[in-house]
Amino acid sequence: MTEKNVVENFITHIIDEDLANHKHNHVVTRFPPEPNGYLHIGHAKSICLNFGVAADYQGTCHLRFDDTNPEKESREYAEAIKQDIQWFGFDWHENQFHASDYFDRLYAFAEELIEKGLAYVDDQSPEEMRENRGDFNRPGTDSPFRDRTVAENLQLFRAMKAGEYADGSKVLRAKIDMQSGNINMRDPVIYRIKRMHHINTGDAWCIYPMYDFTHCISDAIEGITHSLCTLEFEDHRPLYDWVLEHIDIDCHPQQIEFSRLNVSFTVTSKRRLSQLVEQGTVDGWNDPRMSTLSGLRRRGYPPAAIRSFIKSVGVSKKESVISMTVLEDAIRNHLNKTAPRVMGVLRPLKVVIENYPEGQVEMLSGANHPQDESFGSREIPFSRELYVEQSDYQENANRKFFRLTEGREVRLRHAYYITCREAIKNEAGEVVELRCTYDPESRGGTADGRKVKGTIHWISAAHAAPIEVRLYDRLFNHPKPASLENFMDAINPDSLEILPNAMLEPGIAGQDDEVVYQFERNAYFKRDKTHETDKPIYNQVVTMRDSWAKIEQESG
RNA sequence: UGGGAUGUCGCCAAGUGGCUAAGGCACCAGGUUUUGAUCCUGGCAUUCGCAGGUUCGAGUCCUGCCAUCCCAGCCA
Repeated sequence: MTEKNVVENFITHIIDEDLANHKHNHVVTRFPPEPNGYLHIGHAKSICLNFGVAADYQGTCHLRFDDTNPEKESREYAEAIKQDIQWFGFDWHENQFHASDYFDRLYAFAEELIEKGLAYVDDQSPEEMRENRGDFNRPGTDSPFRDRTVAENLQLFRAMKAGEYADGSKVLRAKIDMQSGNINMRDPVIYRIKRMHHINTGDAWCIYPMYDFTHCISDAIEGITHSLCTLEFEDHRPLYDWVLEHIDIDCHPQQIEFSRLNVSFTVTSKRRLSQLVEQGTVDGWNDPRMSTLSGLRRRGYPPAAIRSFIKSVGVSKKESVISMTVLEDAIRNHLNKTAPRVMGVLRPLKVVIENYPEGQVEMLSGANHPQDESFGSREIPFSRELYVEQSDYQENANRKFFRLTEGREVRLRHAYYITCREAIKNEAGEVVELRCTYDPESRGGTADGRKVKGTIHWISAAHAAPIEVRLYDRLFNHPKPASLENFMDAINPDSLEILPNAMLEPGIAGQDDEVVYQFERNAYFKRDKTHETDKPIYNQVVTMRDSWAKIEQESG
């Protein structure tokens, strides 16, 4: 019994019932992106749900591009979407479709509605239509063209298709109910004239079907059993059902709505995301601070960790904002088990071991994972001159500071005990070097009887590999940036910090670019090859939990 | 003075009339530890938006109210 992709929720309950009642004997879902933008963490939920549910029930999940508006769509987006889905860990196999694959059938269904007297060509201008649609408190009024004959409508619609009318001069509308409380039912437009090159059908069409007409029919054509979408389409369900009830098709999928995923301190609307890119606030759609899948990928978030995050937040109809800490917890949880440990110094401070022989180098063994021997171990060079982290020295340290200060002994990870003897300052009064002594009996990090509270990381100066490290913090300093008048006001000016002089122990940089490493006591990092530089660049994936930060804060 | 939906711990979320209202995140208190990491232990809703009602028994059923969200594209 393999583990489920999706935890039980109200949708799986519906599916369970449908299967038990023999309404269906299999499950077919679909993920229907419009190729007009990049996928983001919100889409990840839909992907996990649709593909996950299908997998859990031994069903299939189609990838269907909802490409009914050539004005906004491009092949580049479609390709990027496919790449993101694959990276994310899902496979549509041979089931890749386009709504545009069905343009001929969609057109035929439209004629069928006309023939049944259930659709008509309307010559009103967009302004007139808006006026006659009414509003929440005012019912709509019938179009003066509503009662055209079937023959006339058919002739007009065919002429529309033939390109005899100007863009926007006519539309085809479903004849439903201009009095309906549900505005979607007030004779919705189902076809519009738009002379535009389509990514799939080229210039074959000058009329394109609208979402509400296309989506339900596409679902039915593909034999979708459960059509899962987000809450804002709840009002469209009556129209979804109306279309399928009034055309000759033997499949009627059930539309089920769930709430979309929101993560605190992030933004996911296409409009806002592109504003960040266009204004140069970020490095591009795949900036490691972006909530796009390509951003998360470049940041180093493992797909499996994101999937586990999605799984942990569940599926419901309640609008919610999930705390970013839940996402980070999922990332850490995954990385703690999978990331090899290495030592990297972000802000180097030179240390000289006065009683260590000059010119001597010895190799010390360090385990690659403290809890998992299968990771093996590596040899780390040790010598007289080292680098440690600047923050591991404090001039006036209190008792709770278990690291370097004059006279205090600490353990160098995997190496020796050293005692800080003196701090050397430059003219500006900054500490630039520590003079220490070591205990030759403490090789490997243990010495008889003596306990040392602190263990710090280090790198042999002569062997250190120079790297650039990029530290990331949340892009916004407001939990719900989208709720603000101007979300750009909430931009965190310190979301990126570049550390140009970081050091990494030898043998790591450039060895394997796809591995996420834990720089012990610092954070998780992954190589970023997006930009060529003289030094390898490492992106901080996620920090480790830091209870010291709390202690430090409390003790002032 | 329209239609649709949602309200269970700071954030998610189980619960489908009957033992003491799951679990995760966050938070708090301890323990282990050659990462102040991990791991482990304990704590954390007398109460389920509010008010009535039905019932031997209600978060679960009924009524009313309140709050929040979505809808007036020839976008999806």
